[in-house]
Formats: sequence, structure tokens, C-alpha cells
Amino acid sequence: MFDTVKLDCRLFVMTDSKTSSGATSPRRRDGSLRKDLVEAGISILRDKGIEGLSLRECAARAGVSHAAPAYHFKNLTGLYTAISARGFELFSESMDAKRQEAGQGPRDQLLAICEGYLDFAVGHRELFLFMFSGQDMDPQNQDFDTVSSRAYQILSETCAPFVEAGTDPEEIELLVWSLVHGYTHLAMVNKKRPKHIGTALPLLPDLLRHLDFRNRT
Amino acid sequence: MFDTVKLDCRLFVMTDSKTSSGATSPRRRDGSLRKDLVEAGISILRDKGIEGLSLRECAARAGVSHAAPAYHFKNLTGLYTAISARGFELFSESMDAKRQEAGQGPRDQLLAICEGYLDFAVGHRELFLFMFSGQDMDPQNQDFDTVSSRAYQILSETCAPFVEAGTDPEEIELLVWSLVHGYTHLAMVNKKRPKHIGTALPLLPDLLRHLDFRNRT
DNA sequence: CCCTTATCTTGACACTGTCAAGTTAAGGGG
DNA sequence: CCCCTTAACTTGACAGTGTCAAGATAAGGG
Repeated sequence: MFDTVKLDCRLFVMTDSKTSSGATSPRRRDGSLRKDLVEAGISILRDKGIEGLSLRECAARAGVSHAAPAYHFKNLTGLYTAISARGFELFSESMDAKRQEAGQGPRDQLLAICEGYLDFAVGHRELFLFMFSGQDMDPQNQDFDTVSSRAYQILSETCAPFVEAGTDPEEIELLVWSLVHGYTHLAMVNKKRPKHIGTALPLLPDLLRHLDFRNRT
Repeated sequence: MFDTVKLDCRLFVMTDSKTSSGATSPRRRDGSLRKDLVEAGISILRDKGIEGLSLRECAARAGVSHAAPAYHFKNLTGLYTAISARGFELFSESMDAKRQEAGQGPRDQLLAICEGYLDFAVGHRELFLFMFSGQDMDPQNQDFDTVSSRAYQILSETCAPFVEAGTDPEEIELLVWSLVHGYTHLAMVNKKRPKHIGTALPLLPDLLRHLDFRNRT
């Protein structure tokens, strides 16, 4: 019943839109609509999940016509890539924030980025699942490569102290990444098992304690 | 251009359908259409990915009218749940097969189910991603609970020898599951990095060697 | 022979992505 | 001042989608 009112949405957005520039109805020649559309997409993910995410719904929330997003993103894949890229920015920020709060010991730093990893997923469940859904991304979008590399760089830096000299750092990186990603992803997928999650993430540090970084052949 | 021929698909299916019962055009009173629709869905996942999976496409491949699937699955969630359930059957079979080929030592058995885990994902990439996409499943479908519990049971049995007496087995289970799931999922998501995959899965055993199952407080 | 019931089919509606064509306004050149 | 180009959209159309209501069709029982 509420859905039939959706078309009026555009009127509301003009007045209560989060963009501070007042009336956003005229055409903008900064790229601000693009950013608004991405932000709209992220809020749709939060509200209605991946199923509800569409070019037209983003357009409606941003207060523009249904085909406006296609101008900025070309097609659905373009929108997905932009949303994912924004997600990786927030993802890196979450890990960075935890890392800077933590102590300087390598173990503290490692635990910190893992907590940042999990925190981001808990705070943006649908976005996290979307980022790691295996969706095809727009290979043209270089921004996406930049921000996802940034996330990997944080992991790589933090793992470096645990890499024995002369060995491939990727093994330790993949070890840590697999463990924290698997734990986080399973927690996000299994909504039914919130036992481990929300209650101050009790098990993740316990799991990390089982990792032996030595290179025993 | 080929898409416009799609409607004729029904005629072909009647003759070359994989069901052995010859002409499948009359109504069936065994539940065989349901199974055919699930199988069609799995083949769609393989051919066109999650994007291409739809009730109507399943119907077309099974040679029935567009609304036939709704009778068996109620709605899209019902179809998704049935497909996922079938996926978990194949998943368990893959782990079981590897487990029985392997040696009887706990370490061999553990490595075997991990290989089965990865093998299934590699062989059914889109289905694997779909099963762990966090999609809402039909809570009415008890079959889904049964088959997904079976998969967890295999993991649990294989981890049991590594659980120290008096400790919660779930910690070891989650440790192993997180590592193998994270490794596998990341490999499936990052199509760009097939370096670790396809070439006889070199790194997974290496990662498992870094696990220390002792309960060191 | 008729009635019930399971198993679909047909038709409709609102929603979706995508494309083609039109519109609007800002900024530059004359 | 006018006009032209161009960026940033809007409008309209089409095929595909999920879902629902209503109809059809046969097997099996009475």
C-alpha cells in the first residue's frame, strides 16, 4: 500500500535530501549526483538488501528520473562497481581506525585490523556481502582497483612482521586473510547463528591464537 | 538474436530432455517437475550466473509454462532454497568422497574434507557463491536444514580428533571452517587471481600446516 | 458418469534494465 | 546579444521479471 506512493518520493527528496546545497533540482555540473546515487545505493542495501537495489530505486531516492543513473554508470554493473568501491573505502577506514587505536605490537596490530574487518561487516552486512558476492565489476573503473588494493595493502603491512625472512609473504597474508574473512563471512551469512557475533566478538581472538606463523616444513 | 528463439525451447526439451521417461508433456503426478526445475536452475547458474537465474527461465528450460514453478516453490525464495538444498547435497557428497579416498589418519581426513570443500566450489562456482550469498531461505523448507546440517556434521566428525578433552569442540570446528571457507570463498570471488586455484590447489595444505590445535591459554 | 483434486496454463499487473530520442541550461565565440 | 556546443539529464518505449487470479485438464475414486 505504501509502495503506490513511491512516485511522490521525488518531491520529498528535494526538501529533506541530505545534501546541504538546498534545492538540488537543477542540473549539477559537479559530479555530485554520482556520489548521491552511490550513497542512495548503500542506503538501499541497508534497508532492503541486495534484492531491493536497482538503478531506478537509486534514481528515485536521489530525486532524479529513472534513467539518470545510466548516464553516470553506463549500466547496472557500473553502479555495482561504484557502490563496491565506496564499500572498500569504508572497509579500509574501519581497519585503519582500529589499527591506530591499538598498541604498536605486531600481535596487537594484527588483532586490530581483524576487528576492523569484522566491525565493518557487522556495521554494513549487506554491503559487505555484496562486495564479496563475486559480482562482475566494471574493468574500466580504476577507482575500484585503487580502493581494493588499499585494503589489501593494510593487510599486507600488518602481516609483514610475521613473515620469516626469505619466504613468500603471500602465504602469511593469505593465511590471515582466509581465517578472518571466513569467520566474518560465515557470521554474516548465518544470520541464524548470531551466537558468536554482537556479543563483543568473543571467538575471533581465540581463533587467531591458534595460528602458528613459523615456517615448519 | 538467439534470445528471440527462446520460446521454441519447449519443443526441443520434449525430445532431448534428460529425463528418461520420453514425452514429458502431460502433467506428472510424481514430483519430478520439481526436481527438473531445480536441476534447470543449477544449469542456469552454471551457464549464466546468478543474474540469469529466474523462475521463468527455469520454467522454459524444463519445458513448462512460466508460472509452473510457483506451484512447486511458492515464490522465488522457495526456488532459491530448493536449489541451495540440492547444492548442499552435492557439497556433502564432495567432502565425503574425498574423505573415503583418503588415509585414516586424522590429519589426512582433515585435509581430505578441505579438498572436497574446495573441489566442490571449483566445480560449481556460481552455485557455491549462491549457497553462501546470505540470501534469505524459506524457513518452511526442512530439507534445507537437513542437508546443511549434514555438511556441518562431516566437518564436526573430522575435527573431533583435534579437540582436547574438556574443551568446546566448536572452537576447533570454527577454526577449520573459517580457514577453509575463507580460502575457498576468496578464491571464488577473485576470479582475477586464479593463481592459487586450478593448479592442483597448492596453498591450502600449506595454510592448514599453520594451524595449531593445542589449547594454549 | 461425475466429482474432486493435483498439476499445471493463461493472462494480467507492476517493476526492472536498457536504449533512443528529446530537453534544458551553462559557457564560449562571434 | 545571439547562437552553438555540450554536459546532464528527462521522456518514452520495449522486453524481461515475480506474483497473483482465474481457468483448464486429466487421473482416480465413488
